[in-house]
Amino acid sequence: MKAISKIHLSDLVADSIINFILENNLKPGDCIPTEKEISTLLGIGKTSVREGIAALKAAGLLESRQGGRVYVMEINIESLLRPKSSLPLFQFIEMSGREELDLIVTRGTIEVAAMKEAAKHLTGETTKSLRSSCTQMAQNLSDVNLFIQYDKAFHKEIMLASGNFILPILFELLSDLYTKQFWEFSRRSQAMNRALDFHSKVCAALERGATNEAVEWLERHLADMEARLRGEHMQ
Amino acid sequence: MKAISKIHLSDLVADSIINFILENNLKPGDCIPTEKEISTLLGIGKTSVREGIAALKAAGLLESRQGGRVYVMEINIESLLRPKSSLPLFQFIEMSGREELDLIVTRGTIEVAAMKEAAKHLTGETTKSLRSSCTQMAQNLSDVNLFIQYDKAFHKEIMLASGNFILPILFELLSDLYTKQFWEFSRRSQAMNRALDFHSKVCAALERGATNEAVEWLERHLADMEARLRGEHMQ
DNA sequence: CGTTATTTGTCCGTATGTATT
DNA sequence: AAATACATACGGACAAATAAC
Repeated sequence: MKAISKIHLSDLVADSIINFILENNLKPGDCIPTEKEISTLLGIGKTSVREGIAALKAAGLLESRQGGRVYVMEINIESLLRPKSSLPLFQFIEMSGREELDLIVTRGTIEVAAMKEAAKHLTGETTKSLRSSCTQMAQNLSDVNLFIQYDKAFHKEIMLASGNFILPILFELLSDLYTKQFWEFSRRSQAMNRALDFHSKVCAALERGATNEAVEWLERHLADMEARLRGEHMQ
Repeated sequence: MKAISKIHLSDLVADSIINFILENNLKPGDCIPTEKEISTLLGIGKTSVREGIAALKAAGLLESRQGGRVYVMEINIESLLRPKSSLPLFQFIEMSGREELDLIVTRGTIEVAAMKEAAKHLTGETTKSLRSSCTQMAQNLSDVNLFIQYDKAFHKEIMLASGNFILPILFELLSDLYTKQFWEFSRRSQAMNRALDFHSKVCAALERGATNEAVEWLERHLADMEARLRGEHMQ
């Protein structure tokens, strides 16, 4: 008989502040009452107030400047979706074979859609940027970390070139998982060389203006990783 | 001349705890040292320790019980992607016409991919569950909140039926935005009736075993919303 | 089963530094 | 230049819940 989850004062503070902002129609740039005011108003200690404010700062709704006040920030889709922690928690994750497959399949779906959209309004700068990342990958075949970094830049560029503002956000959300996955993938024989080859094909196609072909090579790149994962998974 | 970002003691605490867990190979369920032990061990005050722990609790790596200890929790992909605060922040969001379009386009990409996958291994239970949601929608045309709730259940069911464990997570991530968007969309003339019609068509097709047709109707449903948004956007 | 010790949760006072007003 | 307000940090006191005996 204790289904009631303990209510923390800091949560009440966070709710109160949200309600205060809504009721008083505060806009981004406005500031909320001082710590002491909130503390006396709600009749609780300043520690709890600070913790409640900290939660809202972590969520992106508030921002405080030392010596200044606590200001209301604009909440946009990116700040809503993006995890603020930046803690390296992905190292605690262990993906099953099935999860690895689902991840690469989902990645393929999203990324191919982005590439098709990007192909419709491709600029020379995007092509150049992609080629640059590709060159860097070729020069860093011996440094897996750097290789992955430029690989990530390559794929991020495609997501940005789609013109859809949500796709890069999803890519960033999943990118730590991609990195972890590719890191393990890179141990396989010739995995990096194969990846590099596909990237080069995409670049070459774009430079010839053959956008459809570029989409195909990207599809093959991700399908290739999927197939190799599936092969191991089946064994 | 102050590019150096200030180092917070609480960040050091968080890093130290992460390292402690990795070095001592702590597993979910194990507990970390007490506040006092960490405090004396690192030679810093209790406040900083508590803040560092609070950050890791917010991220989902730790959990604490009053009177008990601070325990290590399991980090899986879902908790990594969705540590999010559970605060109702979406009510602060105002989407531009362009953002609404990008959102529905992205949703279409993901959801149609899920539907195609789901169609490959569809069960009678899924079909029944979808029909049930559809019936509930029809009975709640006058209650927008309930209508949206069952609409969400319908689409969630499709994501789950895909068998891909990542797609429902992405759907949940974006679902507050979908809800907000559909809420505004519901004001349009006949918007809810149109949506209901498409859902019925999907169900009917599935009940006839015509999975390809079901995929088509889902595509048309999302494309219809996109087209109507695009129409307003152009005006 | 009850008592006690331990640990976290909450509250509060204090102090120093920093940036704004 | 001074006052204000927040950031950071320390630590004591008590309450509440758990764990150990």
